[in-house]
Amino acid sequence: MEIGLDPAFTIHDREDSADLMNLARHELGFSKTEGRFPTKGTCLAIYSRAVNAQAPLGEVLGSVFPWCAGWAEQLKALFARYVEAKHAQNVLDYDDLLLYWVQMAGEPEISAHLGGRFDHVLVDEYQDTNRLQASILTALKPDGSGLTVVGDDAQSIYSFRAAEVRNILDFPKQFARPAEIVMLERNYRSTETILAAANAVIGEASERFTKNLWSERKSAEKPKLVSVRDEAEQASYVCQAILTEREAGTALKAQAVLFRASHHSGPLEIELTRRNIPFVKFGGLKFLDAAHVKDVLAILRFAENPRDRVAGFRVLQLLPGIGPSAASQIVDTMATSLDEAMGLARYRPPQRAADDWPDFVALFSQLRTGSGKWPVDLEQVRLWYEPHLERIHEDATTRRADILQLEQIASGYASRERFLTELTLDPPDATSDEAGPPHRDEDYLILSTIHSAKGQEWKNVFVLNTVDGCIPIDLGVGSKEDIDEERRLLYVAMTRAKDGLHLIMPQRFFVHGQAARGDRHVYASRSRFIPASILGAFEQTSWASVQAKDDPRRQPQVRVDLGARMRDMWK
DNA sequence: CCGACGAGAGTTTTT
DNA sequence: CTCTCGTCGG
Repeated sequence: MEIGLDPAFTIHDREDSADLMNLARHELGFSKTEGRFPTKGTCLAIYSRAVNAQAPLGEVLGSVFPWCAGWAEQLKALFARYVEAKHAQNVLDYDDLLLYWVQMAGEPEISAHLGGRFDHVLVDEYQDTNRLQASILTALKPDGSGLTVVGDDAQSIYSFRAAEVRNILDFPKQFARPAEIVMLERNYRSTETILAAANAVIGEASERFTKNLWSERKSAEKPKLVSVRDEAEQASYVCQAILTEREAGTALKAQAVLFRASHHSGPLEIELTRRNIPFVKFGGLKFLDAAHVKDVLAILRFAENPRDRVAGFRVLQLLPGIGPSAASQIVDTMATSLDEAMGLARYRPPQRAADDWPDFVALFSQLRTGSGKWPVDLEQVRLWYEPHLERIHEDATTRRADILQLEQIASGYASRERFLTELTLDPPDATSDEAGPPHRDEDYLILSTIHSAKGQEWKNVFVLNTVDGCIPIDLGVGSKEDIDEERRLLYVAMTRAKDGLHLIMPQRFFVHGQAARGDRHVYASRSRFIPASILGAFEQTSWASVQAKDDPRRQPQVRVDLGARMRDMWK
């Protein structure tokens, strides 16, 4: 099947895409505009949103990125440049994987062929799909026969990724022969008391949901609402409760700590490390996002696809004496020569880079012509990279360990091409405090963002920072829709618990960074999603570690809007 | 042109 | 704090 795509294409992950966007941004001179132009990340988010929602730029800017609305013209030019660059460099980004699929499915012959290959198609978590994905589905199965979607409108938490709850709500009547609806209201996971509390939270939403869960699992214990003095106390509360549970026979793995934003677990991670409690964290920064890991992967990707400017640009600047301008010159030279390795060999590097140049050229051509024994490639890259690693980074030792671990992972793949593809499409989504992933038989605690906890369950669940400004996050309270999504987020977090649920509320937050004037800390109040009217569903307690010098009850009972304080910091 | 250094600004969540 | 941009000395 011919779709005009060179099979040697490589895939850009989010950061690579942002880097490419940044190159285009500089080329068009937008980094030197009078007013501040949106950052590469914001530009990419806008682009991605427009693509996934299949909405015109103006609409996206107006509704989601109003503070960038003044840049519509420039953004349009930027995106055109970006798309062109991807094509010229033979790379696809995440959105393209869907976009190409949609385009393919738009051809009747192809979609008939694709759809015909499957008797049944089932989509899980359908409430989190966007318009692009929905159109793929209908192209595969136009009349809906053989099509099943599963989802929960109360768990829709990906609208920032252009997910459309309407996809699942409108699904039944989308076909001439309407879909049959099966309600799954019995919950086999959580106790009655946990469900009652979760239902109470979601019951406060401005929009009615299609169902109410029930359970036959009796329990005498209500979920706990725990007041603690600050985040440090929160960390010791969690540690203490988890260890007590483990003494009672609940493995660490059966317990999870959930939070809204990745950095919320910072103080807890420190405390866990101090107490030698092993943990694995899901969500947030990944192993693959570390600069040194990206360097190594970029070298491999550059060898795989020398037209990939982002990879080349990054790799070349590893050499001392080569900066942005030399790097782009070299990539240009390579692009115009028939054989890339030859092009590279002919280039005369600037004087300051002369010492390191031959080794690099040798490495590259070896990777290109590749006697191709995988994962030997990666070992060669590592040997070349190590001296540079030490020059660039202070903590070279720990970083070298990461590269070795990458080599371990690499040995599990059949080829360089498979390795690169699988790693960007399905990255290992956990980071751990140890150098390597814990052994399978080892016990460890789960730390996870609420988003990454989707679809999972644990015996005990702890939710950090159940206070206004964190849940809902202060950035997410713009519109009523935003707030409702934050509410669903809390609902998702609570319904992960089977037997035990602890919502923790630190009263005091230390303001990090910005040593500027103002309070060193701010006071927080209980999340607005747990108003007084539903407090009956919870057992309220307060807790202080023995080490605490002052009694938390003697703390001033001031209540201030944390979110407002945070916003004021930027004024 | 490269790289070091300093000042100033700043939207969480992910396939 | 972290990222980005601007300046200045090789």
